[in-house]
Amino acid sequence: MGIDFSHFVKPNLKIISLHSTTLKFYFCLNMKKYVLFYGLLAFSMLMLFQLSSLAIFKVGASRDWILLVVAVVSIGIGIFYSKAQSSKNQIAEVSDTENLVHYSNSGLTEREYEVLELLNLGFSNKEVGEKLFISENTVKTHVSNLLLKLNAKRRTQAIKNAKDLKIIS
Amino acid sequence: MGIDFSHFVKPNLKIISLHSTTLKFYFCLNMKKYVLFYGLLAFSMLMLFQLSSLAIFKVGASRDWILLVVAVVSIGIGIFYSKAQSSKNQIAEVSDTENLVHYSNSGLTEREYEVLELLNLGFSNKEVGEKLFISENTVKTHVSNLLLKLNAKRRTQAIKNAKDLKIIS
DNA sequence: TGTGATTTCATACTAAAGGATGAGGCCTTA
DNA sequence: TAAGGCCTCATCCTTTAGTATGAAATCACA
Repeated sequence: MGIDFSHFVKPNLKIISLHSTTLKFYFCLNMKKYVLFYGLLAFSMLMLFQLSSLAIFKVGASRDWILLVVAVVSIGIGIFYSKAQSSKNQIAEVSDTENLVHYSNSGLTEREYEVLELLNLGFSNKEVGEKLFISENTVKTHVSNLLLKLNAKRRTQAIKNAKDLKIIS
Repeated sequence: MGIDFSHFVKPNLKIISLHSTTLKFYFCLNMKKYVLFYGLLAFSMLMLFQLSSLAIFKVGASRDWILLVVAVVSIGIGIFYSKAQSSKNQIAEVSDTENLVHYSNSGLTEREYEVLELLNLGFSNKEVGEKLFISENTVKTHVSNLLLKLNAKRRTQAIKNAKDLKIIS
C-alpha cells in the first residue's frame, strides 16, 4: 500500500514513504532517453565547438561573438533541461489520485492517526490533549512518533507528507 | 473582498480593496529586480568574456576549454534562472486552475501569499527565508500578519483556514 | 510633497514544539 | 506466562514559533 518497510529507525517505528519501485520502474524506462539526450547534448556541444573553429578561420567571426552564441545556446539548454525535469516531477506528483489509505494500512496507530487528524485541523498539542482526554505530554509523544514515521521535521511537514501519502485528506 | 477583516488591530493591516493598480505597483517593484538581475547577468557575461581573453593571451588556454567553461557556466545560469521562474509559475498555475481566490482578493499581500504557500509545504521560517531570499525575522513578520488576517493562532490553523477560504489548495 | 501600503530587518521576549529517555499499565499472542 | 506493541505520562533540554515594537526604504497616489 505504498509503504516502505525497509527503513527501521526503532524496532516498532517504520518510516512511511512512497513506494520506490514505481520510481525505479520509471527510471529504467527513461534510461534510454537519458542516454540519448545526453549523447545528443554532448554531440551538439562538440558540433558547436567545431562550428566556432570554422567561424573563426573561414568567416572571420570575432571570438566574443562565438562566446556569446555559445553562452546563449547553453543558457537555452539549461532552461530546457530544467523545465523538462520539473515537468517530470509535476507528473510524478499528480500521477496517483486514489482514495485514502486506511490508517491501519498506513503504518500509523489509531491514536497517532487521531492526533494527526487534529493537527490537520490546526489544533495545538494542548488542545489535542483536551479533545482526546489525554495529557499534553502524551500528545507530544504521539506527535514525535508521528514525525518519525512520516519522515517529517515539523507538524506542518507531517501533514503535507500524510496528504501526499493519502493518509489524510 | 471575500473576507471580513474588520477585527484588525494595527492600522496598517486594514485591507482596502485591491484593484489592478496594486498589480501595476508590484509589476513596477519587480521590474527593478528584473533590471538588476539582467544587468548583473550581462555584466557577469562580459566579465567572463574578459576573463576568456586573459586566459588565452596570458595563460595560453585553448579555445575549446574556454568555450567549455562558458558553456557549463551558462547552462548553470539557465538552470538557475528556470528554477527561479518555475517556482513562481507553479504558484500562479495552481491558483488559476483550481478555482482559488486570487491572493489579491483574499486580503493577503503577494509576499504573505508566497509565505503561506511555503508554510503549506511544511517549511520552517528559516527555510522559507532561504527560499525567498529574505531573513527569518522578515518571515516571522509576514507570518504574524498572516495569522492576524486569517484569524489563526498557529501556522497549521492558518493553513487550514486558508484552505477553507480557498486561498490555497 | 506628503501619506499610506508594502517589504524588509532587528531586538527582546514568551509560548509552543520537538528530542531523548524512562517507566508503568493494558492487551494480544506465541 | 513471557514478549511485544500500544497508550499513557513524566522530566529535562533545545529549537522553533509567535508577539510586540520600532524603523527604514520604496513606490503609488492624491
